[in-house]
Parts: sequence; structure tokens; C-alpha cells
Amino acid sequence: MTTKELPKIYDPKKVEDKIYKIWEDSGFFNPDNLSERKETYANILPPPNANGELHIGHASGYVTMDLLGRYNRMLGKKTLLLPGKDHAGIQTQVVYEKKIKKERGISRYDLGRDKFYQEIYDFCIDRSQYMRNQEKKLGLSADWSREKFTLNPDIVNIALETFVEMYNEIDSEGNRMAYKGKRIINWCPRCASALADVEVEHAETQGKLYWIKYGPFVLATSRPETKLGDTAVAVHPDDDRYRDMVGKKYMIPGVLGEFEVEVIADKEVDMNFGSGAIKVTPAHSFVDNEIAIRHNLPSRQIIDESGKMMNNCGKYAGMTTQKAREAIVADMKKMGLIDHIEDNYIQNLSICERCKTPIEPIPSEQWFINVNHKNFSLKEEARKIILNEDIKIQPASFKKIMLNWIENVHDWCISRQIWWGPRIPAWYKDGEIKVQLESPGEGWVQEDDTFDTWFSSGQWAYTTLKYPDGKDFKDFYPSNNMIMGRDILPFWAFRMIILSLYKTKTIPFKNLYFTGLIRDEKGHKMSKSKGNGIEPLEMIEKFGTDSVRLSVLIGSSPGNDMNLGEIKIESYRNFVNKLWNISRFVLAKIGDNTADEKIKEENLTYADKWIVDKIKKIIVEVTDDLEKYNFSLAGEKLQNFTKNDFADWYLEVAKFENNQVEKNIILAKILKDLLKLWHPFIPFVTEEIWSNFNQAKLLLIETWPTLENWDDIVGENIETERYIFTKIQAIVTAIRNLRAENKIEPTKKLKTIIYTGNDFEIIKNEGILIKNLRTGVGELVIKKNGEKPAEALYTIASGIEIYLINEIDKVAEQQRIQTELSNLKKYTTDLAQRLSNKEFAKKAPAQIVVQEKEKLAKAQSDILEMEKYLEKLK
RNA sequence: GGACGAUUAGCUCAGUUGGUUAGAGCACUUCUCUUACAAAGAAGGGGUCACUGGUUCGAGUCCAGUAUCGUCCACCA
Repeated sequence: MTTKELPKIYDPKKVEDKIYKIWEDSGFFNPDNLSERKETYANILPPPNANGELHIGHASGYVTMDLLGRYNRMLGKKTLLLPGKDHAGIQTQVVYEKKIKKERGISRYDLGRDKFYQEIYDFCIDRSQYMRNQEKKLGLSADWSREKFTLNPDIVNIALETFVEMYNEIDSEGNRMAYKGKRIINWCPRCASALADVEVEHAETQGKLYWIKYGPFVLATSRPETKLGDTAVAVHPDDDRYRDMVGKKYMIPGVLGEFEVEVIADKEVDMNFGSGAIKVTPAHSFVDNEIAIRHNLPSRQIIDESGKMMNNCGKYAGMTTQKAREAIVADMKKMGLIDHIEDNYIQNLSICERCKTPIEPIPSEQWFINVNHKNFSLKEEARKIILNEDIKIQPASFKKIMLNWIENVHDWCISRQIWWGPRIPAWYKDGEIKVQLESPGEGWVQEDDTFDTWFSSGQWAYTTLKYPDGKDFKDFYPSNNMIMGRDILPFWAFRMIILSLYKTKTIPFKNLYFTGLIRDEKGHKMSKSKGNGIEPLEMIEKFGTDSVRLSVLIGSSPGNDMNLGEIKIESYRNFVNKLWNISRFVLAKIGDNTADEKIKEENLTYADKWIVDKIKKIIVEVTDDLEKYNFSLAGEKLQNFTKNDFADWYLEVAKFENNQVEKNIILAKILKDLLKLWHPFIPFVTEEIWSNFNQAKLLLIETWPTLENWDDIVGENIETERYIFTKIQAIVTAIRNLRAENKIEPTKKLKTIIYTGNDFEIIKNEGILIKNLRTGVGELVIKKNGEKPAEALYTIASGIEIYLINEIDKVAEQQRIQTELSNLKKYTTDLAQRLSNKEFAKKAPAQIVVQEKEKLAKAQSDILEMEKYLEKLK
């Protein structure tokens, strides 16, 4: 027999890269190498933006996906985790433009469209390589041979075809599902691009509110420069102040001369804002535009796509809106048209999510997707799917959020005026338009605009699987789980659902799981500029991957944000080390070979039966929790079992109980099952320990623990006997407690007398446990009952009386027992009250009633004995 | 304005369908280097589960309202 020599402290750095290479070389990340398996499991991984690096949020998501992947692989499923990267249109273009400006002092126009595109492409490929290594560091068991990029030609082609199909989807009135239309859109002057609603942020900003004289009105506006585009004044229909004026037309003096407006009444107008009358600028305000449509008002555009005043603005033409505002206000002052100005006006300004530039709402030609098309309403189909729970959402509460979002969705603007991304396959010639993948021929010019990033990533669920004829599509679609941060529900989850429903006529995935966001210790959002971010690689370097994985898996719940600090990761590093040392002990004790030994049932002790019962429960519960996405709970239970049951009690017992053959078999079996249960959480350390068992298979593809594995070594009587060890535990704890409270030096052995009452038969032979479990017990007497010694520390637990023979301070001892007594009495009063309630007896389940009665009886008998002892003390 | 969360120990958070005297980690106090582990062990202190009502034999858990904080959506000119 050789003793396993493992180092005292687990060193992840020496282990992780080695283990990952073994996994990769094994080929088992690729489901094609698990071909004997029938049932499949697939998770298409969300592609991170290929323009940077992974942050802790990515890490958290990947760890969750890998947990499920590894678990399902161990369940014997043909498992695919399919990785990829996203080109992230606007964001990457902004990042790269900043980069070339800083490093080379140039703009994208200096490079030209083709060269610019090529450079970003190379940049992304380079970043992807870096990020892939980060993903591997996390232990992600993904099939790298299938890795995809949203701009891979095969991926793009499928996505573009969808657009062509949608263009050709025409209802009876001639409306296309994908259409070009003039709409007011959110326009970012800096990006020179349209933005989708979800790409716009709102920020409270201090501005000014101008009260201007406006013909017969005085009205308040924060944007006086838009006066040049006004075509009406609107008031609330119930506003008595203006009732007589509605329907009339007025000439309004302005900086470019008089112009005519009509007064209209519309419920959108808030009577309490300003003077109750507002100017209507249909071309440059979403609300005004809606009012204009309702009242059939003309629209006059005065701001162009560079954010500057247009040629119809006289001397203000060419000014930015900001400049024009100043100039126009100055001129209006001269003309006496300014009533007064409020300086401290807080307004909610729309800004570009990517570059924080204020948005200009302007009318523009853009491509849209009709989400409520008559042939196939994306909105309605999605609603049905979510309502019917064809896709199950975790946590369940997010179903409501999804439905609420679907309710409020508008047509989706999919064109972006940027260079980085797939170009829209629409071709123009002499006012004609054709939508098809290839150029129709000579003289046709392709649309300049590219697609919104989410139009391609929204198709990720099937483009990655070689839709429509690929084997992967047949094998793995719809996938089992889709996991993403809760912040991208409207961006991505919803779009994947609608596009997949349209294209494949079925759901993209069966389960949709949202993770929360990770914040810093104080609950703030992590960001580079604040410098409060936790870098996953740095933490891995410091504490090991397994610790980082545990820190994001335990103590979090689906969809809820989590605060994370370094201290938490450190504490899990300590736990991983604990598991390492547990294994070190077990491996050293059992030596090499326990395989041929047979357990003799009659040699099993109460501790053996207790721990076997415990591990069986853990197997059932952890499996159940994982099935229900309760990862945190599963982890906590495993942690409790590992530390509090297995290490603190069973390992200690195993050091001296005298049935070594059985002990070694049980220790080995439990440790092996424990490693399997832990593997999806902490794959590296478990695989490393596993390798010390000289196993034929990698833990990676081992079989998930089952109860059958235990049934053949421990028989039925475990059910009745497993409780005995918990009695012993209670006695041992009570003795330790008594000694600690009374400050008995640990080395001092005390004669101990135990009166067991009814438990005599089962406890009488367990003296070896009571003596050896660090209780400092010297001579030990176990009797059914007997005389109460006068000089002793005393306690009673569920009818078992314990005396530690020692000199005592009678007054202090009386006081201690008095306190315990009064606690017990309060407890019994509460119990008695509950039991005396007739309704309780009638309506509560019988099992609960019996339980409560037992509790009361035990407590009452304890009180009796304790009172007797107190008498004796006096 | 609309929707959705959160509020449990000093801190970070669990608590699965309502049922032991409400848990963990960190921090704190006392003791111990005991032959797996001091990155450890033993023992302990600390909570009227935000508040007010309600349903129930029984509520941290279900319902209604209030307060505070947060997130998302819409947006006011």
C-alpha cells in the first residue's frame, strides 16, 4: 500500500492549465466524440462583443452555462456548448474609431469604407483570440471546433436571407414585413446613425426653460430653435383658457418673419406644464409628430442629419442646434419675444447609449421590421409562446417583464448608418429598388446602411447550427437552455424569439434563464472609469478558477443582482482548499485499493449508517436543485455536507472507529460521489483529485451519482438506525459546550456520568465515540438512571442527563441552570398553547400535531429533571 | 407616468409548494498549532424577517396598503 503524497495546500496555478489541456485533448467537449449517447443537450452561448475582454459579468454567465453543461454531460447526454463572438456594430466601430484617432490621429474617412472594415475585422479576430483564452481559463467546456463569429460568411448569409424573406412577405394591402419608411427616429449626430429605442438612454440634465411670446400666447419651451419648424399650437381640450381659440389660425412673429399656425386641441397636452399651450414641431419631436398625424398637420424639417440647421433656416443655416438656440434667443430678446427664462430647469434628455451625445429626433428614411404584420405577427406569435410557457423562463417573474415588453414594442428600426456590420442587401437604380443577396447587375448601387447588430445576433440560435439542413440543426435545435444577463432581455431574448419563430416556425430554445448583474461590494455598477471592477483573470490568478466560480454561483439567485467583493472569493478559495485536504486525508487513509473489498453489513456502525443516509439525501436534493436551476441552493447544501457532516463528524469518527475495511470503502465511495457532485461547480480541483484515484475515465465524462450505487451496500435498517448518531452528536456537543462555557482547560480530563433514560440500549455501547470526539472525557459512566451527583457541571438534552464531575461555583451554576430553565419554560408554554388550540388539532396535518406533542413531552420531562437538580444544588 | 424587483444578523446574501426555538459566509468574542486542513478546529454573542392590516389552526413565506431603495420602459414640449 502506498500513501498518496499530496501537497498540504492546493495550488490552482500548477493544476488548471494542465487539466484544461487534458480535457481539450480528450475531445469530449465535442459532442461528435460522444456519439454513443442518444439524448442531446445544447446551449448556444451568447457571443460577447469581440472588441475587448471578458468582465466578471461574462464570467458569471459562462460559469452558469458551464455548470449546466457539465452536469448534463455527466447525466450521459451528448452535450454541446457552442461558443462565439459578436461583431457588435456601433460599439465596436466607436471603440475602433477612438483607437485609430488616439494611435494614428486619423478617422474612418481617412481609411475609406473597405480598408476600415478590413482593419476592424482583423482587430476583432485578434481580440477574439484573447477572449477565447479567457473563456478557457474559466474552465468553459465548449466545443471550440464549432466556434462562430457573427460575420462569418455562412452566418451572415442566413441572416441576410431572412431579411430578403421578410421583404418579400407582403400582406393583402401591399405592406411588407421589412420595409423602408420615413419616420422620426432617434438620430445620433456624432455616430451619424439612427438608433433603436433601446439604444437611447435618458439622463437628467440641467437646462433652461424659455417662456416665449408667441402671438396671442406665452408658452414654455426648452428648445426655442425648433420654432422654425413649428406648424401648430396645441392645448388640452378641457382647458378653459384657450377654449375659444381652438380651430383658429394665428400669425406668429418670428426671427425669420411671420408664420401661420393653427390652434388644435389634443389630450396629450399637460394643462399644468408651462402655460398649458405648447408649440408643435412635428419633424423634431416624437410626441409632436403623433399629434401632427392625429390632426393632419404639415411637417417642416429644419435640422439635418449632421445635427445642423438646414438651408430653410435663413441666417441660422449651418449652425448646430446649440449655436442656433443661442443666436435665436438673442435675436428674440432684441425683438422682445422672450417673456422670461427659467435657469434651473431639469429636463430628461435623450442621449446616445454608446457615446452619450444628445439625440436629435429627425425624420429619416430607414429600414424597419413590422412587428405586427398581417401575414405573421411577430409580436402576437411571441406573446403566445411566452403565455403558453412553450419557452420556460427562469426566474418565473421575468415572464411578466417579457410580456410587458412585448406589449409595448414598436416597429424595429434595423438600419444603421455605420460601416461595421453586414450591409443591407438592397440595390438601387434609377429610383428602382431590388432586395436580394447578389447585385442585380450593372449600374445597381447597394444600400449604404448596415444592419442593427441585434438583427444578426437575433438569429444566433439557428445560424450557428447550420440552418436549415445541417446535422447540428437537426440534432440540437431548439436548444435546451439559453442563458443571458437580465439587462439584454429586450435586446436579445425577445429578438431571438421573434426571428426564430418567423424563420424556423418553432421556438429557439426550451428554457430561458436570466442571470442578475454583478455589482461591487457596495452595490455600485462596475465600470472601467470608476475602477471598481473585479477582473476575472486577476482573481483567477490570485485565488484560482474554482474559487471564482463558486463566488458567482453561491449566494446569488436567478435574475437578482449580486454584490461581489474579493473577500467572498477568498473565502471560497479557503473552501476549495478544505475539500483538497479532505481528499488528502481520505486518499492517504484508504491507500490504493478498496475495489475488491466487500462490506459486511453487520460491521457497520451508527456513524456509517448516518453518513450514508446523508450522502443519499444530498444526491437526491442536489440533483433536484440543479434541475430546478437552484444552483446556489445546491452549492450551499454540498458545502454544508462537505464541511459540517463529512469533515467535521465522519472524518473524525473514521480516525478511531474499529471497522477499517468498511470505513475505507465508505470513505472512498462518498468522496467519489462528492467529487462528481462538485464537478460542475469546481471542475479543476475535482478532476485533479479524481486523477489520484487511478480512474479509467475522466471525471468530465463520469456518470452522475445515483442512489442505486448505495443500495447494495447498506440495507433497510438504515432508516431506523441513522438517528442514533445524531443523539451521540447532541451529547458530544453538549459536553463541549459545558466545558467551554465553564472554561475548563482542554487538556483536563473529567469523569463523566450520563443517564440515558429510554435511550440506554442504543447509547450504552457508544462510549468510544463520546470519549474520542474531543470531549475531554476521562472515566465514563453510562447508566439508564441514577443518583444526581452534587459536585458536577450539568445539562440535559431530550431526556439525556450529562454530569461532568468537577468543582463548581454553586451560585454561578444555579444561575446558569435558572436561565436555561426559563428558556425551556417559555418554549413549553408556546407549544402548549398551540396544542390546546382546538382548531390546530382539527386542521393541522396529523404528522405536525404528533411532532409538536413529542416536542412538548420531551421539554416537559427535561424541565422536571432540571428542577430536581436545582433543588439538589441548593 | 407604466412595469418589475428588493427590504432577513455589523457586512454580503440563502431560505424551493405556508409547518422544528429563522440559516450560511465574512466580521466579532473565548479557547486550541489535536497526527487532512491555522487558508484550520471547538464553543459563543448578535435578527420584534421594513411598516400596517388581512387570510390561516399556523405567515419571513400568501393577499392588500404604506415607506425606502433599485432596475427597465415611456417621456414634458
